[in-house]
Amino acid sequence: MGKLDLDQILKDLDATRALEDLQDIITALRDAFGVDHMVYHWVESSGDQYGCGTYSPEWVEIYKSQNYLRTDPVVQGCYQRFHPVDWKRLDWSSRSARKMHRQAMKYGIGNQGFSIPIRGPNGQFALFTANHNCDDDAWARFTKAHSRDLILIAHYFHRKALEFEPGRQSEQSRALSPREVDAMTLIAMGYSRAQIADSLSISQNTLRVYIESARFKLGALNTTHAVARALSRGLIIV
Amino acid sequence: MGKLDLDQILKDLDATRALEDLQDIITALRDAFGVDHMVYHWVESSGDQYGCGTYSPEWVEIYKSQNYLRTDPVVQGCYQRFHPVDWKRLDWSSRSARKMHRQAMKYGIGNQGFSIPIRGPNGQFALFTANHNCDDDAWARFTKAHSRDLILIAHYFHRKALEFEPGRQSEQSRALSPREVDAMTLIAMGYSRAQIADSLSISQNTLRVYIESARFKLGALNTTHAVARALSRGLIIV
DNA sequence: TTTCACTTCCCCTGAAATAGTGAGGTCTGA
DNA sequence: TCAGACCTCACTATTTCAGGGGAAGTGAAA
Repeated sequence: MGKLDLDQILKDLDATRALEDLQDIITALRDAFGVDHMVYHWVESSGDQYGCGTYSPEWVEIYKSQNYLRTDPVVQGCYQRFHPVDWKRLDWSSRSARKMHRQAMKYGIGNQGFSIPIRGPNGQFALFTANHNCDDDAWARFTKAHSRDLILIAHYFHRKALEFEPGRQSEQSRALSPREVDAMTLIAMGYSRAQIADSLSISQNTLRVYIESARFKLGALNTTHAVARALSRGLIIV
Repeated sequence: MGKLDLDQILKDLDATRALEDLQDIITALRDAFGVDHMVYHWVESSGDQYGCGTYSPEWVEIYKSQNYLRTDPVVQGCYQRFHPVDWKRLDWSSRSARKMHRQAMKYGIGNQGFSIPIRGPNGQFALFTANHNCDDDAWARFTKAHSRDLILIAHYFHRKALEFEPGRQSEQSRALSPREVDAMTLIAMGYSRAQIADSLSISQNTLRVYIESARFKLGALNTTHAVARALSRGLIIV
């Protein structure tokens, strides 16, 4: 493992001007950190994904086609946590998780992993992962030595991905009005229309108008969809 | 400005064992960075807020009582951005924003600010801000020199605040079965029961059983509530 | 082997959500 | 000052959902 120059890495990232270049950057990062794999993976609503990294194309294809995103303990675990996660600390006990893990090993994925959850506006969620094949002690030393660098790199990496994805940003919807936020929040908390109207001291008719205008603003097909969108875009917090 | 020891700062943060100690830490951070103010501010859904920092208690009181949270360009701006924000880049044109700014100056808030948005699971949103009174050049030098350190410190600071927040972590529920995940995901995507039943190739009756068992597992009051819980617990991704 | 979770299906009724339209008022920014 | 966004309420009609039952086959785990 060569000497790491964090400044240079972040400077290179900053200077990147095209989405395609991120693939070269991440390959260089893998080499700089001396690990088997390094992957950036942006998980988007509606199953859309952007990723780049050094996993073999075959494995990426399988991951997608098997819809492993839904059961991957790394994704699940990082989605619920704030700080980086060592794969060992995740729950691999479910059948589907073990099956995926076995299959991954066949495609050259190492037994050790360290993933950094990244969150942006409107519920953006991405993962930055270092993967390697080594024993626990060596991996503990690696993560201890580099977790801070990796957090920063993940941060800058996502910033760049954000920059290159104009379409994603445009998905942001108009902000909800205060009353709409109230209504959607209470719906998400499980209250019935009657309870909410009562609690907001408005009629159920009025309440319905808020819900419908929120649904319209969010481009949602129905109320539940609107709640889901408002939640994942961070417009309401339950 | 004394020599900054990032390692020591993060180690101290890591070693913190009580919420109250964060106030001392942030005061020490202000001194270490040699700025006028440093503030951490966790914005919660129901208007609940936790904050600590070196702003004068009077200003904090006014900020809360005037409900400036809703109009503060710093909050608004950071909520829509991913990378740290220099206050100069924000839109201070609205009357309420200028009024707030004038008032803030009277309470010792400096003209320069640098705020880092922090996001956690469940739409958590917090701000970490450095504030100072100086000219633009000096501030540009400061942010250039310290933005990376501040990002990391903000990250570790929020992690600690998270740790001390009792409500969140304790909410754990049984995992959903694959079929339940399918059903809940499709509901969250806005499809109707008929479409979902069709798409999963099951009867609507069967679909309903999945929804109800998911609702039961999540301890939800109704379907929308169940979707909201599944989303905020990261059990489904839409 | 037996229990347990998961999957699949069926009946029913009353409650809730959706859709369309109209019509006042306030408040704020250009 | 004036348009536009927001908040408030009303009417009626149709469609969909929720919640209450019950039943039965599979596969895995204890």
